[in-house]
Amino acid sequence: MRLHPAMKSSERKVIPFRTATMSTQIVAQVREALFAKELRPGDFLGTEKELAERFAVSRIVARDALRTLEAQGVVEIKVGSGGGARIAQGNARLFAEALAVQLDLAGVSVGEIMDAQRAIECRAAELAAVNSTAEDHARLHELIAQAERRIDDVAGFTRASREFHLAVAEASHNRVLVVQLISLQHVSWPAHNPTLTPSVARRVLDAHKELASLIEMRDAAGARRLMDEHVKMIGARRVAEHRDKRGENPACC
Amino acid sequence: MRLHPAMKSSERKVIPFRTATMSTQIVAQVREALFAKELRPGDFLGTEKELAERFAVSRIVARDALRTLEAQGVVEIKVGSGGGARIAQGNARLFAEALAVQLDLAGVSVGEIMDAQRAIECRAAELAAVNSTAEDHARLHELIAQAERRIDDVAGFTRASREFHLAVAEASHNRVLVVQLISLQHVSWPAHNPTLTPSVARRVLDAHKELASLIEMRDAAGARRLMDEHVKMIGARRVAEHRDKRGENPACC
DNA sequence: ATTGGAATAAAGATATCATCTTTATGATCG
DNA sequence: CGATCATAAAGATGATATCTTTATTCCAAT
Repeated sequence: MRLHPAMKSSERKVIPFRTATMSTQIVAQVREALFAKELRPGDFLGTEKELAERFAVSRIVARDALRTLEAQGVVEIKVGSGGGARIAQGNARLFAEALAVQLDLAGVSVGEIMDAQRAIECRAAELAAVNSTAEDHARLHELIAQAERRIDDVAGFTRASREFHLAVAEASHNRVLVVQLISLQHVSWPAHNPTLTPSVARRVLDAHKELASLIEMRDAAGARRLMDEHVKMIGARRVAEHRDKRGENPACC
Repeated sequence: MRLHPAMKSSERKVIPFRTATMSTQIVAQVREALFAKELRPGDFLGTEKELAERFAVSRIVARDALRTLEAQGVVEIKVGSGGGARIAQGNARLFAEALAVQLDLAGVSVGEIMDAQRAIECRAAELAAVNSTAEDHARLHELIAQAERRIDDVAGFTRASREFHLAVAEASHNRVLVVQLISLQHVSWPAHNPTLTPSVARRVLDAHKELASLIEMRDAAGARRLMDEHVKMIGARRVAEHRDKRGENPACC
């Protein structure tokens, strides 16, 4: 497990990160077992003490590994009797946060985000026209009605509108698209929406209504085209908003 | 910061996870400072001991927080004199692993992954035709030549081929698309590629050559169309491969 | 059925040693 | 005298052991 003394400080070429610590090895083993289907969501992994004994390490090392696995969304940890670490169900929220952090650190521009979002949402609309069920249609109408009621409430309308887009993705019955959209929405949808006037809201609502109709009519090409225009319009507004306050955040411009 | 004693075990509706531990509070503070631009990549965060003193906790707690932040890709930790935790540059590799794990836990099918990949790669090809530089073109040609040399080496050809697809995404100069593609490749590209015969490899190579030409000629629509067919073909093969061994993994079928 | 207590397990703290990295010192050689 | 290489010291994480505290669950008794 330890490097040979003879090569302790010479001729190591590429050692990218900490890969030799015992906690990272435990993390890697658990993740590999996961991919190899030896572990499934809900499986009990053990308590800190049990893991420490199984891998012949101290409790702190097992704890380090569990912290990492928890942050990666691989395990969920419960305290108390009957507690311990279990393999988690997939958790898109954690993943969305991780993506938000990464995109922020990388300093990607609003334009890049909106471009990717356009690609995903267009495909989602296309697939929704093919795969959607009656329940999906009802959900879309429900969210449209909700947005209509809140047309003068900027925050409420924005939320209902965002959920409509997500519902379209869910109607595609492709979970990868759903997860990717959640992530990007997390970054791109501002909590405050300064340029949302009632007339803009009305136009957004009309687009959503038409989109829902096209999806119900199974017009994949039409749904795709409309979504493309719609997201392009949203993206243009976001970029403009961002350009107005570019002084606050010079890294993105 | 602690819950009121009166509501300790009743009428808690949605308390999703551990949110009250001191280490998670430290994590939240650091991440908020990051979003608020109080911290920037490269900034020194402190050593374990310094963090422990600053937040008035033990070294173990500071260590827990750093493990979590490290797993989320927020900080990088160096040992030795002058070491400690620094705010990381964005690290797509970490993020790709996180997505791969989440998708695996959610049990998404190969079809769903390939569908999303198609959306992303088509948009990437389209943008590459618009935004690519001479260096991007050289890189594409280099990878084509590399794949050509390894046409009888299944593993080598597969690797070069995967890197070609990634290079197309990089030529789009949209980092969101690059990151998303990396993530999906992480899940979808098998290390072993049983159905890759020399004749299939030749067809793949021809498609790559034509794609590179279209990108150089700035033919966005053509690049998109070709990439669409190409990924559709790859996806069909992946789904077929997976169907052949569906007995091993009933969860995905 | 509710309450109270025991058991369990994580959360947190402290002390200690090992190991790795950087830096600075110093010695040797040109 | 200067440059380079070996070495020692310092600083930081890696790891272990042991302890106390707190939160949760389970079970039994009322």
